[in-house]
Amino acid sequence: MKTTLENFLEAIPQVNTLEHFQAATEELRDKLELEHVVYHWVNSVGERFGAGTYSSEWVDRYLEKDYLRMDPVIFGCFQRFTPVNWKQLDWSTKAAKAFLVEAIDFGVGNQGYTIPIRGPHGQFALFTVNNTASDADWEAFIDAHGRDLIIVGHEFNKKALEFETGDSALPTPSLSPRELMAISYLAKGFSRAQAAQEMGISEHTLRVYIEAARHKLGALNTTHAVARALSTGVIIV
Amino acid sequence: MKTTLENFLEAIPQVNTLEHFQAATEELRDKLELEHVVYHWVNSVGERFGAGTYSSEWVDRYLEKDYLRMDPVIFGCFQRFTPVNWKQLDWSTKAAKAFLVEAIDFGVGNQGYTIPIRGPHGQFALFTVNNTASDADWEAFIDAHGRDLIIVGHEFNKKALEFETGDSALPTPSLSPRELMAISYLAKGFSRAQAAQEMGISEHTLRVYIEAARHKLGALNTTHAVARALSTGVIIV
DNA sequence: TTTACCCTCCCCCAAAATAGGGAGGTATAA
DNA sequence: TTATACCTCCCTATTTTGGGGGAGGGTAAA
Repeated sequence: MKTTLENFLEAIPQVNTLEHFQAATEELRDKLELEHVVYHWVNSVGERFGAGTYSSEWVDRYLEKDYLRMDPVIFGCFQRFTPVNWKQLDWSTKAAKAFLVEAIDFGVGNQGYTIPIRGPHGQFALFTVNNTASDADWEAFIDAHGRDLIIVGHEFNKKALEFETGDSALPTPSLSPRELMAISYLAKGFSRAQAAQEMGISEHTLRVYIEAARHKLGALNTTHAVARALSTGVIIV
Repeated sequence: MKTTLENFLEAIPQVNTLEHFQAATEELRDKLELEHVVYHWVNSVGERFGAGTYSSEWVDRYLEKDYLRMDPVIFGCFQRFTPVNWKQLDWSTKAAKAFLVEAIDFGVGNQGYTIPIRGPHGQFALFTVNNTASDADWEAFIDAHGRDLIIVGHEFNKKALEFETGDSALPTPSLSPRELMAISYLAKGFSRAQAAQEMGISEHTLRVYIEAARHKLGALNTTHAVARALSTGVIIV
């Protein structure tokens, strides 16, 4: 006998095309008897990929209005690792309230559960299930399927990663140890002079590392270099 | 009848103390019949917390030598979201080879499986199971328990997060919309002048935002502010 | 052995960022 | 109503970075 999880996992696409992802979200939506299932990700260079059952009108509206920048789901999930029941999020701002009303107008259900997933190179993905339901019914649904959904979300993401790396494989720039140290110190707020002192070298030398790192990271300035190093994961904290 | 997963989850501590975490790793190790189970995390301000069954000699050695900065497991996991079988990692550098030999000397098994977990505020955690085994046996073990371990790792992390927020709750600084925009542009590599133009305001005004954001973020300079904003998740990409 | 990459040091000068200060208008919340 | 926080603009001076250039010695791989 198949478990519920195995049943869900059957929906994960076997072939890496956007169409298969789309079909998988639809299949999963039907299996779960929900209104919407959405998988969406953004990598560190801002490339996006998404598949889901939201109406194309809503997707267009969302992109057009750049709702990514104020959607409480995105924001809440970005600061969290645990799956989020939408009811837990902060909908108190005026913009958030208006956003929610508009979303429901476009056929998005009032209840949602989103699993944030983080990947290599600053990749950030969301796996969302959505429905119109009472709070109690939704609680019960999450209790029953929450853990399975985590696994399903991760399987989705694994597929998406294969897709990405096959397509536009981002080579992680390899910084030399001294370059890494230099960038790390700057990320901690040290000035060049302080970092140089900390590393026991002249500031001139340190500058050479910073510039080498900047070029390797394809960054426009030091701040950009640190930002890229952090979001691609080449430096820690 | 209890499922394997339920059996494992029984080991998750019900009370938030370091001792309970320690006990949980030991209980899990025994249930899984492994040599080691380790849970470890670092948050964005560098605070650490760990519980596990490694010998204290190895932990001391590891900290003393600052192996965190060259451990291929840490490095590999930091750039990945999927669980990692240690055999897949890059052990080719001289330092990595020496590290592995030393680890085994200190009683660490030759096989490992580590689940990277990312949380809010730049938190990064690792949940590791470790054993001495042949490649085939280890593969079989992972096939059997890999998914359960993901859930267990996440449950561990959930507990650790409760622990942290209860203890030294880091209030996420709340930046105003304009401050967020300003910091975001800088993170993208814009100069102050470019960012100001992009936002349609004077460079002077933009500077006020940057400085306000710097103060809120407790940052020493702009680069530090961007680094903190990224690692605490207040800005996206 | 040559090639390549890494580490270290130095010069000069223009451009950008930082550290203080102050001022006025608009919301929103206590 | 009175704070409080936000948005916008301006000043001066100092410090820090950025963009060029060049040079020597080390290690490691091809």
